[in-house]
Amino acid sequence: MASIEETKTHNNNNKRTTQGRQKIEIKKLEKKSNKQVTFSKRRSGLFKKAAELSVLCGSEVAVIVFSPNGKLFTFGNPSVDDVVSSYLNNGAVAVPSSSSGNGNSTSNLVNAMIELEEAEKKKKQVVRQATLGSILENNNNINAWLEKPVEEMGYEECDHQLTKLISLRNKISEASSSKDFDVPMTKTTPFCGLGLNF
Amino acid sequence: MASIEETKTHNNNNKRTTQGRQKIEIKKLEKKSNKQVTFSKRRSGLFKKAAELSVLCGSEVAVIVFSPNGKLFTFGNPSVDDVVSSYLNNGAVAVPSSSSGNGNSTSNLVNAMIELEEAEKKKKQVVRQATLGSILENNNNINAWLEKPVEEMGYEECDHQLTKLISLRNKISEASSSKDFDVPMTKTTPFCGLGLNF
DNA sequence: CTGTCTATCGTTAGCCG
DNA sequence: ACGGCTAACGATAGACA
Repeated sequence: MASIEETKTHNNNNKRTTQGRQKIEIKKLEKKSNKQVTFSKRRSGLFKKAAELSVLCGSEVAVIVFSPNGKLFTFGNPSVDDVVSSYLNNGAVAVPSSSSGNGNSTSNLVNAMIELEEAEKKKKQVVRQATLGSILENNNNINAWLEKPVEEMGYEECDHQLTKLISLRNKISEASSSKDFDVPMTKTTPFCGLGLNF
Repeated sequence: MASIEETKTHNNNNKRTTQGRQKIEIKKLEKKSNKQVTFSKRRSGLFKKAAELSVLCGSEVAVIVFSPNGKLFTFGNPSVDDVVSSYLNNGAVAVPSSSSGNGNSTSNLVNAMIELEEAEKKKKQVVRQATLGSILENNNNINAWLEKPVEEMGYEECDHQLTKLISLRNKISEASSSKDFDVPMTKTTPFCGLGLNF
């Protein structure tokens, strides 16, 4: 440590001190080291922005990022799984509920609009369900979990496996609520290690 | 830059100068109108940041946001469902694969570390699976989809339903790939309507 | 990889139309 | 609600440790 008075960066001879932030083009970074550093910084920035949004507006936010090396990073408020669950359930229509009054009391136009709206919801629901089914089907963990393809199960074994799953879920729910993958938002600890304190 | 007053907005007699951006505290906004505007602006900013990150670093990114009014907004590259699927499958251990060489060639310490690593992976996997199971179980759409509780199905009906699900999934996959919920990233169209062009 | 520093760039709070 | 504006604020590229 030499003279601390020099608030400027070490201007050894006469050369450039930090030229500050430079404008960059938004295109794939080629230099690997640079890409890694940029990823780290911008991921932090993104998570901070997400945290601020969720706090300011009291809205649920989840961010899922895979690094260039394939490592998983997440941010979620209240938790990634909660938000993802809400996302997967979005557009849900609990019961057909096609009852209710006939179309007399309202105009055909209004009814048409309502039907259109519900059709779109239904479409969303179907796509969501298909996605969920795809996830389920493509996840060979489920097969391992069930220890046997569903096709080979009769009623009793199916029932047995389901009971096992439910009890497993209940057992795990505590561990799950300990948020191994998400940093919980508290008022007493730094938020996500990003220097945000609430 | 000498004449300050000239570059400003009309401010001579009337005090008209917008005081520009003010510092705000990151806490829940109370004013409802203000909250809505802030949500809109910051959501756009967040999505733009996410897009930039995914382009610069070539990494998969998904952002899921629910507005204060409960409306769903998403951003995803390549798509929200792809990233969510990867997220749900993360930590997967396809096969026990406990074969390969015996533990002789490596030290006990290394073996212990490997075992620890695999145990942690396994834990992650179990939590993920439990989460997925919870989603599945809590989603009454699945029940409606299956038209009958799994417990009441024998092998044949189970098989029939599964076949139905698979064919439905295949049918829907095209519609799903049309990205009804995500704005696709192309080089010819404005990105997410955020003024980003690649 | 994580943090620090600085000059500069990009975002946005508050207002208005 | 939506878009435009401006100045202040916050994020960050590049270099270094």
